[in-house]
Amino acid sequence: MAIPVYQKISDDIRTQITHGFISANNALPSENTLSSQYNVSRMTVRKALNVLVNEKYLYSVPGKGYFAKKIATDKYLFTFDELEVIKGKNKESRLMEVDIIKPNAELIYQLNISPDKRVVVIKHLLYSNKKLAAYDIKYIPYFTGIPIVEKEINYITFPEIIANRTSMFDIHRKISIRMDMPSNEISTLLKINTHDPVFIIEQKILDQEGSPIGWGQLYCHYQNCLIEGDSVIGE
Amino acid sequence: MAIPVYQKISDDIRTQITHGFISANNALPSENTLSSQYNVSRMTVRKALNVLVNEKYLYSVPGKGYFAKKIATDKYLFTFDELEVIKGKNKESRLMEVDIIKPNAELIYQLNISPDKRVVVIKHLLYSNKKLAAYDIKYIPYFTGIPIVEKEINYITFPEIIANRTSMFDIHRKISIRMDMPSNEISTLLKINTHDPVFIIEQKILDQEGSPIGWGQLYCHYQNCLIEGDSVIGE
DNA sequence: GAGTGGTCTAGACCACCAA
DNA sequence: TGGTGGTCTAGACCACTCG
Repeated sequence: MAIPVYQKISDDIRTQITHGFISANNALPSENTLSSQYNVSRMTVRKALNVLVNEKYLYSVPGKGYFAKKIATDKYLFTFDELEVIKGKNKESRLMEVDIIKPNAELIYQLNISPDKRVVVIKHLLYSNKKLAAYDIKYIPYFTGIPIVEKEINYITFPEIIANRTSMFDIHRKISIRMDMPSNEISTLLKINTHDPVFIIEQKILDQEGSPIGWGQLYCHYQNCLIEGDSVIGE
Repeated sequence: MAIPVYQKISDDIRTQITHGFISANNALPSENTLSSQYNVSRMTVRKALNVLVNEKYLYSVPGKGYFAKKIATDKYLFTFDELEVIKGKNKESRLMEVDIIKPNAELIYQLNISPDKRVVVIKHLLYSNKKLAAYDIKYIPYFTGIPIVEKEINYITFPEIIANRTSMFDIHRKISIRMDMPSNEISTLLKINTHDPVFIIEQKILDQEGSPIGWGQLYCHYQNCLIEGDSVIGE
């Protein structure tokens, strides 16, 4: 047989769930019952059930049994970085400015730092087909002793910039998408009208303890931005 | 011990990966080597490795070994439905109109149907704190014989509407977010200015074969919409 | 106390890969 | 050919749940 036994079993049970024969939060037969039904060892049944647990179709409760999950219909997976949100081909980023500044109230709040701490500002302009498309600004708390290397500031995405400060596995990123009219500064930079709306994609980078280690916004003229995602089976 | 052996092993290996001791695409010691090192059975090692495979830290190649994955830094999970994207509390949707229409060229293309087929149109107005916030329009191919039940048209989210036509597990949804100036129709409906931009959240529902079974847009005044997501460890 | 899932073992056979 | 991961078995002990 090409298809392993445990996969046949998990396919079978998955079908029963998707076709409604096992409804949400109802118990499945026990592992021992299933191993008799399918004439396989208990470990094989466990392997099959484990597949479905990983696929979020089932959850198990020790001492009770396995239950079908009510599926979430509102989960989407988006893949994007600073350059990906811009429409068009031949996208590139150009470093505009790097500076070390005293934080204002907003920065003190967002990065949760003391007012006497300094903050590194990295500004990029993003181009699509040689045309200006977006403006990106990032703030990172400045730690004396950790030099700002050229490698960091030339990168455009946050994980790359922060990579040599902490492990990429240890960070968490929160992202929000909204829309607004540009400030005078933004409209001047992007060479657009003050009543031309801009996409604002805001990112906050948190370390393992949930403390902010980066904050930034991408401003993009409304016609230059498109964001796409796909549904996934949820938690 | 409270912590099972396999979890200690997977924690150990995960730490080695996140701290860079095992770099991307490098092979791990074999299962047999690990079972000697940790003094456990091969099945326990496999359990530990399986955890990390499910967490996307590792992948395995039959006949070769286990390898650390290069992590993706650009994956985000978004949770939202038609009501969730609107800012504010006390959100509700009100059915505005249901109709069966002849499809125009756009609909024929988007739903991939023949021009003589009919299409069900469902229009909703969405309110936040009793104030009009968004306009939602959905198109579903009309199948004679399948009645449009009241249950369907009163729901606001696509999965709910389509639920009794097909299993929710069998559908896939593609979503795109963009921004534009409203048409006259949209600006009139939302009672906004024609030069006030709107968020457009477009959804396409596909069945298992990838054929469209639903298409819709949500139009939301730019100040009423906020979309948030969190990073996830990618594929 | 009987049944449940959670963990762990020791062994077996297979297909695949590389030298 | 020897090592790798992939599958599967039969049995064991545990903690948990529920009547």
